[in-house]
Amino acid sequence: MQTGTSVIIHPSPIIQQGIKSILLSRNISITEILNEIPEFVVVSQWKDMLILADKRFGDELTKHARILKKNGNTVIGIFTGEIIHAKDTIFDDMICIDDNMDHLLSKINGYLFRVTGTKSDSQLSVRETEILKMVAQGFSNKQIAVQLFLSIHTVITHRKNITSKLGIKSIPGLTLYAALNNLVDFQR
Amino acid sequence: MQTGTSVIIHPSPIIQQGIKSILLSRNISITEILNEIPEFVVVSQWKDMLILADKRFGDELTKHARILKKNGNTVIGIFTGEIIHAKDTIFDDMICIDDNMDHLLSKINGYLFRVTGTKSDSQLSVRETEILKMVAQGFSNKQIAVQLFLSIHTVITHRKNITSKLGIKSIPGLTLYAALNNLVDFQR
DNA sequence: GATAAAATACCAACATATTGGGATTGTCCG
DNA sequence: CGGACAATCCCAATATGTTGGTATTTTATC
Repeated sequence: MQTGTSVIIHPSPIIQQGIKSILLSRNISITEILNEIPEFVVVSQWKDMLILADKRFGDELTKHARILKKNGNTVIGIFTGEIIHAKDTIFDDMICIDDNMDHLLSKINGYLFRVTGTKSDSQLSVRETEILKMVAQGFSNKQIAVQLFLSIHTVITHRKNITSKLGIKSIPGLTLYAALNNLVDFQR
Repeated sequence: MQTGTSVIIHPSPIIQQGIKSILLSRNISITEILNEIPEFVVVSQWKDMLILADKRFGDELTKHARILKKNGNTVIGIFTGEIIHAKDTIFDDMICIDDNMDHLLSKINGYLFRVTGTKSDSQLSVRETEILKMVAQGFSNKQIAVQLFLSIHTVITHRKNITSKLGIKSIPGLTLYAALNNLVDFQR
């Protein structure tokens, strides 16, 4: 399920939460959310991570450049406000607050491509995802079968595979998983 | 349970998600998330709302100043970057990206103070809320009964009342309702 | 062409949820 | 006092989900 892990370093709680939510929607887990650059001991433990840090920490981060590179991390700088692209060699890439979703996701996918070698996809098949979506929308197995022109047995089989793949047994659990992964509309 | 409703108007998905998450943590539901100021018809329907809008929409918002005031809305401007506090009369208050959580919450609490006197609280009783929470966490009626030292019949009765009060019949629907209303932990 | 995975379908037994009743006890408030 | 409501409990019938099997066909990949 997990395709990558990340660390967010930014003093603003709005940015922290905003980035967190976008990463989770792409199935990237968040290891730490920090307000500042931590000590070397902590930094040196990050491996193959996506590190999103406030651009203003550029200098401080540069001190850890060697270990970050060595451990295969991807470091992305976050701009707020003025778009002055100073050449910080520490950042592999940059995102700006005003970037639209497509732009943000393309940067994130760049990271995923580096870590996984493939596009970020869940372990669920297309059909399974389709059925999970409908489960989270409250449809019964019978209703799903009718709507997808399947036998109810097939739906049940798919659901068995979904629960065993995800390790989530309850319907509420599947629902929250679907909501977290943007399979169902969560707004209102 | 609901203490307030809000609208977020900002082009940046990071800001959108960040503010959303902070509002939900304060039990304020989000009616709409918009990239731009919508048409008058839409704006005129907002009542007793917390409206968080990009400061750059100040001028456009001013056009709707009369109806917004009349309907008892609270309008908060969002600064990104440069802290140039131009005097936009439309904004009742301002928040800045770099504000810490305490600062943000104090602004939000200001709004809550204004509305909670007029708003009616949740239609669910304490016991019903407690049970809804457990349903959304995936507990069966039997498990809930054991944990709360109740008969399973009582749990079923409560659930009947919950579904009839909320008008939500499916477990996934109840789960999403609970997640939206911060009864269950939604992030990870 | 063999192998793996996905998608499809079925059965039986058991577990849980839903629905539509009915009923008692307390508390708060007009 | 009486009404409204919250909280508790019970039953029976039906619907739906879960579990643990087996099995065929198609599609993709090496």
